[in-house]
Amino acid sequence: MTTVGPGAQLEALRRGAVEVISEEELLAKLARGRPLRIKLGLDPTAPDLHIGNAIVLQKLRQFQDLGHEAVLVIGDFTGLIGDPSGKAETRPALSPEEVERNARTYRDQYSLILDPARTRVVFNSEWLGKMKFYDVIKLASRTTVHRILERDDFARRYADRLPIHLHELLYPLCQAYDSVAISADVELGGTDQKFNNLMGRELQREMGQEPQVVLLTPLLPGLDGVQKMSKSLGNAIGITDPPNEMYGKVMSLPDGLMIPYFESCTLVPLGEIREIARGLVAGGVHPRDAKKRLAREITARYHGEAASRKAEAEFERVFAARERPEEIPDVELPRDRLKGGAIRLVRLLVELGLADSNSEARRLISQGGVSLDGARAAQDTDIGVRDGLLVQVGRRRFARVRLTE
RNA sequence: GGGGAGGUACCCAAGCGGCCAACGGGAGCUGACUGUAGAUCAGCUGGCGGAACGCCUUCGGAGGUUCGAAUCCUUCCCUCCCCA
Repeated sequence: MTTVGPGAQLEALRRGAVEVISEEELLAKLARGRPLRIKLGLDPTAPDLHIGNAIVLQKLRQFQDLGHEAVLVIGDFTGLIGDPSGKAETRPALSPEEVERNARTYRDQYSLILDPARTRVVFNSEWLGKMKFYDVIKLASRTTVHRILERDDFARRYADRLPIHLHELLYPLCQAYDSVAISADVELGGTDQKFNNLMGRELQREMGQEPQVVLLTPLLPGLDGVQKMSKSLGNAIGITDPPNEMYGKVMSLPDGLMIPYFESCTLVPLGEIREIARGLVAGGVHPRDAKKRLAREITARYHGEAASRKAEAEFERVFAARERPEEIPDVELPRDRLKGGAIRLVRLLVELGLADSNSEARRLISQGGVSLDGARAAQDTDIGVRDGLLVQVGRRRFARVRLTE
């Protein structure tokens, strides 16, 4: 156990937290001096972490470093009935092999941030899957429809007369029961999890356990600046994204997101961030430079200083100076696709995977988006292909043709 | 159980017998410009096609009426509202 006193622990833990319910309770738990069990519920469909997920994981890591125990609850059972975002569908149950395989994936992914030695991974099908219908009814009797409908998501859909399936109402209860099942002392989550996590508190109290403390971390807006970061919305920066991509994605952020990103995704001291913010407002700091710093910081955090510098140089070359990237992927093209050493440009683009269909390839050409060896292609004609031909689509998609037999 | 309103392309949403591959917005793509993949402006955004107002496949599913349907009819599936 750590030597850090409860007061200091609390101080450290609440930094970056949007809300702690409640600090007094957390302090009391910490003061007992035994390791606490920290719960984090995870969606089984997103084993691919992005830097938004990372925020709450960093918080969990912090708990671990203070000597506490992390329990990742994979919602494989709740995942079966779809999560109540409105559009989710029910999914077929995972086989034991799939569960095992996923468990490994989770461990691999999460150990990028967490301390594997202090992390336990459990699946909620373990207990939810064993419940009899009678148990479900008893569980459901612990709350009321009105209570559940308070959840803003349900409330909104109810008001808008959008469908709400009965089983969706059970969803928060299932998650709440997870807390009971593992006797959580603290549950972490994004602010969107507030309702569910509070439900956990209530259910624990109802079932004779000491209520968990709920600690909420901010939700990171995605690249679009509107919706929260999510892989399925395609607005995410994955923590395993290659350096160049990571750097570039950060550079494409709306300017207004720079400060929130600095705060949530970097280790830059708060004072310094405030200075940058002031500079941006006053005009002393160029937004481009602030964003470059941000891109550098984030890339360095996941790939190291060297890779970050390199990504920056590459970015400048390709986008600022409009030069070719340092590394251009080779794409194989079987020689038999050529006729007399030539091929229709449209077909070439499709063959190389630079266009999804012939129509799209034609569009790209007519819009002036295609270059061969640096020269813009004006129209779709037969072009002679030699090994090493450089094909470019748009500003950032390059391919080097490798002829194969 | 009774009555009413709906299901349109990645999302939202027009269309309600031919001019519809289907208005508009969002998202995406390309170009210009630039501070970057940001902002702004412009064009494009089903597929096939050696440049077409040519052909093929789309408007919940399956049939039908018609020279011709996303638009009309039948039936099935799904959602919402009101009443019971």
